Amino acid sequence: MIQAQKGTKDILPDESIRWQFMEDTAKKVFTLANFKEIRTPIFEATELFARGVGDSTDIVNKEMYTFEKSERSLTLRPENTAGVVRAYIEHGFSRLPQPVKLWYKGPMFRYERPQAGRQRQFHQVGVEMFGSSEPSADAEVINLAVKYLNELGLNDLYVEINSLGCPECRKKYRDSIKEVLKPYLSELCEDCNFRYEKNPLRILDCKVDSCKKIFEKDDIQKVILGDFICPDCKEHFEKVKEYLNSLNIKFSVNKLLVRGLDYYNRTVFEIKSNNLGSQNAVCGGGRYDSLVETLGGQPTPAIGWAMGMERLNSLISDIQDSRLDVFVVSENTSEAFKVAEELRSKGFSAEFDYPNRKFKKQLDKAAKSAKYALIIMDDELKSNTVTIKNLDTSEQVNVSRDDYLCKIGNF
RNA sequence: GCGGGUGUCGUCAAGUGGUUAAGACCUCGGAUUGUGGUUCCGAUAUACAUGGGUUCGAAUCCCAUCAUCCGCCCCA
Repeated sequence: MIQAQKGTKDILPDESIRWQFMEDTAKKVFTLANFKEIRTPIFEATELFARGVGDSTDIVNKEMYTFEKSERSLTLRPENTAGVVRAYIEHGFSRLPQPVKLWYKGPMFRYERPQAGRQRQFHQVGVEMFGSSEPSADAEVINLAVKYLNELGLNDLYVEINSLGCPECRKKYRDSIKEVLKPYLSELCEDCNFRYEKNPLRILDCKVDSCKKIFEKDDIQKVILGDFICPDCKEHFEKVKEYLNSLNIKFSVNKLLVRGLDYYNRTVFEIKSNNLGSQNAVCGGGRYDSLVETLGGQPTPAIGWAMGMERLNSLISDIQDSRLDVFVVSENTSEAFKVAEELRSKGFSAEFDYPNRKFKKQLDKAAKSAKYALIIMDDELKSNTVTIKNLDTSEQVNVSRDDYLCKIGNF
């Protein structure tokens, strides 16, 4: 028996309703803010991710699905920002009126150990905005994430933001962190020692108790809470916060929020939930002002985010009534077929009993699958009427064959 | 890559060494040739993850493998 591969899943009909809801809502919310959909390929040149995502990241180092074909190294996309940037450059979008505002959805691939909220093939929906370095652009993009989540009916979430500053201020901050932690290195856990070399900023959100305790020391706290970002970056960050406040978006500043991808600068943010297990971030993003240039384009400021749709899906409560509108109950198959088609042409979902079983079986099936039963048996056929039965209330009415379509909507 | 839990019909789930492996749901049929979801009866299924081992005898004990779930790392 061949099974779906580890870390992959079938989205079955019952669940696909929720996926359609997520996708429809995305399209609606983003279109209102004049973001346009872009669809880029599932695989790209490996080099795009190596350069774009950053070769110090785990994603590039150990999680990519890479394969060779005709002497080219190709990789299944582990995220979509690099691909969208590639398309922006390739199609000369810098000559379009700026900013260029794009959104996407689709599968991503990372070779990781699956666990709650993490799969090897997973789906992201995201937005990217190119060509504006204004703080209002940051706020717009964050606002869009919050709007989308609200539209999905998710309120039990919190927004965290931080500013990493520009490369210069970040380096300063990094160096001071390294300096103050140096004496404690032998007391910190193995992972922290590894991070010390690779990504010192990440040390601070270590979950090991003994490490946390060390971070509470005064000299370390002073560095953590200290202000290392330059005046320009600081002003930018202050304005972003002002806009968010005036939009009534609740957020908290988390100085330990760092994000793992190499390309971020200035504003970074995450939206988290307490109902997700240990993978609690549902949305992550930030500003990446140097990425377009890194990938060979003109210097172009940009900001964006991505959400994990599997994580969203696990938060969305059961929403809609997925039942069929009408089940046509009749022992005359061709009449049932005809009526079902009439209903469909008016926008009602409709079905009839293919095996043409007896009345009771058909009504039974109707009750299990539909909101209304439309009964057309011998009596109805003789009198040129139909009987509409509301399967929730058991009420039914007999109406003329000619105008049942008007009746069924408001019965 | 590292650590822990779990694998019995499509789903849930009894069974902890003894010969036909319960039950429920789902599906289908009948009781009931026009009123269901909440009656009664019945039918269907290559279900003990796989491969070894221990034993007179293994779903049950041991080992390995695989799958899955949860956590670490990292990320959405």
